[in-house]
This record gives sequence, C-alpha cells and structure tokens, in this order.
Amino acid sequence: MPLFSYLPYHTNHYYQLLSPQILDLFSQFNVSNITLLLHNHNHNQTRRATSSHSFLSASAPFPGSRSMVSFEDVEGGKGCNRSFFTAFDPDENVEEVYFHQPEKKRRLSANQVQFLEKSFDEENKLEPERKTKLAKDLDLEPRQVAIWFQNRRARWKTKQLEKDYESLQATFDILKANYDNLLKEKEKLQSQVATLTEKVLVRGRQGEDYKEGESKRTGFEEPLQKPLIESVSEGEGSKICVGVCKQEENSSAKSDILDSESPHNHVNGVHSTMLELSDSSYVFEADQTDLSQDEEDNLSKNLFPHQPYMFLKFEDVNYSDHPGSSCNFGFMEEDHTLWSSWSY
DNA sequence: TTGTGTTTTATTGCCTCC
DNA sequence: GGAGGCAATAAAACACAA
Repeated sequence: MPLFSYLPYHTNHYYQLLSPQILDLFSQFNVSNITLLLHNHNHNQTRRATSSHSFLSASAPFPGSRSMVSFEDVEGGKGCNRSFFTAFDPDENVEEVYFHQPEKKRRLSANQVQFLEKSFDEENKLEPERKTKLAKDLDLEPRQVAIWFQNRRARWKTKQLEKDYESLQATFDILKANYDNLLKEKEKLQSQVATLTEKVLVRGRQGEDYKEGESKRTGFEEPLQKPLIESVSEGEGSKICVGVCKQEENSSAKSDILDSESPHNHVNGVHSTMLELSDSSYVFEADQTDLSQDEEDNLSKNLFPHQPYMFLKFEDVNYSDHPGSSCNFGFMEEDHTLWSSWSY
C-alpha cells in the first residue's frame, strides 16, 4: 500500500518532499513499505494521475519498475542546492538515495515563441494534430504547447477586454460631451425665453397705456401697430434667425405655428418660406405665390413698425440639421403659450 | 546587489462535451 | 470517464530603479 502514490509535478511539492518533517516521516516507516512515485514530465496525464496510477507503468521516464523522480536540469545547469529523497525498488528491495536538482522553469526561446505566435494568429485553438506537430517542430512537449496556447488565449482575452473598455469609454466621453452641450444650450434658451417673456409683458403694459391714450385722443380704438418684439440682445458669435410673420386680422397665434414639416410654413395665415441666412439661420419670407394681390399689397405696405408684423430674433438656435422639419424655434411645447400671449 | 513589479510558464480545480 | 478548456493561482524568470 503506497504511502504516496502520486506527488504532482510542482516545485512547491518538491520543497515539501525535501523538508525535514517529510524525511522524519519516512524514517518512522519501514522504508521498504514506501513506494514513492513521482513523475516529472510535462504531460497531461500527470494531473489526471491524481486519481489514476495507470500512467506509472506506461510512461515512467526510466526503464524498469523503479519509480523515481527525474530532476533533470533541462538547461543543463550546474549542480547546486542538491537535494535528495529515498525511493524503493520493489524488484531489488533496495532503498536508494538520489541526489537531484529541482528542475528550473525554463522560458521558451524567441524562435519558439515566434513560431507559436504565428501559429496562434492562424488559429487560436489547438487541435491534437497541430499540437503534436508544433511540439515536434519546436522540440517541446505537447503539453507545453497546449499550456502556451492556453496562456496565450488568456492574454488575448485580457487585451480584448481592455480594448472593449477603451472603446466604451470613448463612446461615453462623446455622449457626455454632447449631453453637456445640450444642457448648456437648454439653459441659454431658457434664459432667452425669460427675457422675451419679460419684454412681452412690458410691451403689453405699454400697449395698454397707448391704447388708452389713443382712444382718449381720437375716440377710436386701434390695434397696436408697433412690433411686439424687435430685438433680443445678441451674444458674441451668436447666430441670429429673424422671423417676419404677418399677423392675420382676427387671428390668434396658435401653438401649431411653425409646425409644418415643409420649409414652407404657414405662419398665422401667411405662407412663408425659410430662407437660409447662414448655415444655421433662416428668415421667413412671405411666399407670395399663394397670396392675392391685396395680400401682397398689404405685405409690402406693412412690413415694418406700426404694421401688424412681428419681428422675432432667435439666438444660437441651430436647425440646420433639420431645415425642413417641424420647428418651434427653441420653445418647448409648454412654451407655446408664449405665442398666444403675443396676439392682440 | 537588492527590492519590487511584471511577464511567462505551469498547476489545480472545476466544468462541459462526447 | 476521459479529454480538453478556462479561471485562478503559484512560482520562476525577467526588468528595472535605487
């Protein structure tokens, strides 16, 4: 009954084996009852042998039934730190002491690595036939080739994960920048809305005073003829869009203003065409093809102050990407109430 | 030379497939 | 149950600064 039927090929176990405690343990037994079986070869069966001893007779590195450890230095290294252990030859019933040197882990040569890399590039999985051939060509154990491919796949996976992470990070950065820009734009527009609202209220109050004064003076009530909004302060480098909209009599501004999906917008009863002022600005020009002569006359007469038109300026509103699409000039849906407040 | 961090080679345990 | 893959890990080999 073997005390140790298997000790794995692992340097750490060599150290354990050679420790004084282990040797003491040996001395406590009749050495002839100990069969020490170690198998030092880079072979897959080594680890499988943990539960199977069949490999011992079949693939022992030395002839005969003697079980022993080969601590051959693959580098042909000089002897140092020599260590020993005992083994039992069941045939000769002789205990022997072997002096050996732990095998050093050797690195593959540059040529071997280059060859393996090339093979890995072709196919990162290793079929048995290819493994055998590579091992033969490179003078390696098939197990070593398999391990090299396994470790190489692990490295490749790590690199791939890093690449994926960098790619996702770049995408995130772009999206974040876009989001921040939109946020700033929104704040700017909100500020403009506030300014416009304030001006509307002021003009509304002035209009009331004006109407009161006129009715006192003439005895008639006339509609307010001054432009409701003439200008809005322009920031540096801002892009300006001027809208000229005819105020149709008895019409009230609706929230569907400028809602047409065509560049030809029907603005308060007047068909308008968007003229590109710059790459990002448009002006509404009356599309007179749909107008009667009277309407054209009215339009030409009533373009400027004291006529029922509104001049609107919008800053930093870039619709160049969607020139023909529905456009509310920066006002959110809920802001359409503002338009209603401009009718008079 | 030595300490320390990184890379490479190899082991181990677990899992899946046939 | 054997073969092979993978993740985690150990340990040797290597690189490099102090």
